[in-house]
Amino acid sequence: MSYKVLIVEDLPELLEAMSDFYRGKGAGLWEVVTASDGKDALTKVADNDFDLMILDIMLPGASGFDVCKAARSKGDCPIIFVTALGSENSILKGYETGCDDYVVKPFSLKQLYAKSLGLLKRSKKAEEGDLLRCGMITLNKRTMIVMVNDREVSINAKEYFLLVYLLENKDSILTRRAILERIWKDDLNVTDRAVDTAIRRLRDNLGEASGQIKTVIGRGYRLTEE
Amino acid sequence: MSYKVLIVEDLPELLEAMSDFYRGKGAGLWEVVTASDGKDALTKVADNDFDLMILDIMLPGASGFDVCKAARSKGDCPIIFVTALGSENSILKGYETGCDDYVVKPFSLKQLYAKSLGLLKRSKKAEEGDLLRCGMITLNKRTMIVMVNDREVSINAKEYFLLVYLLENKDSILTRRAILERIWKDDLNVTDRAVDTAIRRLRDNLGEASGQIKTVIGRGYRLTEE
DNA sequence: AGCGATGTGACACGAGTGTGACACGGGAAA
DNA sequence: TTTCCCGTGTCACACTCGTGTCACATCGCT
Repeated sequence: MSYKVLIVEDLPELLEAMSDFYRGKGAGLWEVVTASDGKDALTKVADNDFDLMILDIMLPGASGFDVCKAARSKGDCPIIFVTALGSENSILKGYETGCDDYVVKPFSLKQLYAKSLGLLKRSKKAEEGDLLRCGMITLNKRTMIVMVNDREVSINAKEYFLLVYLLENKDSILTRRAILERIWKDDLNVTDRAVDTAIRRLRDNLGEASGQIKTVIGRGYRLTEE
Repeated sequence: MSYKVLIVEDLPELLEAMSDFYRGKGAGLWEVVTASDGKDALTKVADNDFDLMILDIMLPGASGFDVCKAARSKGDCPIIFVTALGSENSILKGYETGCDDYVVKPFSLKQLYAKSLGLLKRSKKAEEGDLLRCGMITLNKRTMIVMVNDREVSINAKEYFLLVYLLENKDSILTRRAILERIWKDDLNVTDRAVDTAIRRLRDNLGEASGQIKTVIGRGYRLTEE
């Protein structure tokens, strides 16, 4: 089994150094595809399924961000940005666009490679664990991590289990009674309104995705893709 | 056991100072091989297996980069570049070529030596066993050595296995139950609170890195890069 | 408009966790 | 063997923080 990596970099020497490094590791562990300008990169992203991408940001043709966006709309393979020293804004923008990690020039190939392996392992794990998705919400039952638009949000225990219940029954209307029985289990001597409060706090923490929890008056709540 | 170091430098006085310095350290800790021009260096790289190389960039015959490349194609021993003041471009190119560290002339021999030891230790560790890293924490599963910011810390058995578990699942929230089943295995007749205590003692021993272990109330613990 | 249902803020209680101290037990040193 | 020490689990206490409830505002349906 080998991993397919796309390396995009316009400096010929650096591109060669990087691709040589990856090709040299393991016995054919990596299948390396390279591109030296944005247009070329976009074509290759469209035509292939990569396990990992390493993108320079400053590129002729199209920026690394554009390539990243194109890749994200297709799948969610891990992406590492390569950025020039001191361009913190780029890093920030990179994270917003949805990159997973970055290295700052000058960087050591070893360091880049270590990050590659790390990301790869993590994405493998994410595949294995059962993901619950709905609209902008992603919940990983194995890691118990909740993401909204690829940004992690922190929620409390009750809210977490409530969200799991909602996700497992998305589009269904869940009555307060049903929620109480599922989440509160043992101590059912709480008011129906406790559910309201839990829902409220969940909404608060979900931020932009709060609208996905709809109130169905007289019956309960339901989670939608909005 | 001794380490084999190649020092390449065309200034005779400096070359002598460096090699004397390394030879004087420890009782035969270093086996020093020297070269004063690129061609000589290339030959010696081809004929030997070094544990460390110190390369001047400006050389008659062939540049330090060429020597570095030759060395890289052969193995991956740590390399330190020696560069003249102000030539940042060289540094950049150095990292791209795959050097691990550099010093700028004029430099103190002590400083160079410190970097040497650091690199050596790191590369030794890296090749010996699988390293687990997260933030300032580095754990070597083979030697069972735990480092925080390159300083070794001593921890007990339970804490060690707990830390391994955390590192192998970094960013995941691990419930007390999961931890109990993994670490305590056989005798599950211990309280959940035993986990708390283990976590506390691990935190104590991790010192400055203690903050990387986050408490997730109602669910468990998780290790982050902070 | 009127009334029930839901959202929102504040507050208090209690579960969950950090921390120090202690006890038990096994292994090392004498 | 005895003695001591270190590792580890448990308990008690303090404190933080999650969470349910209440009161009031707002919304939505009839």
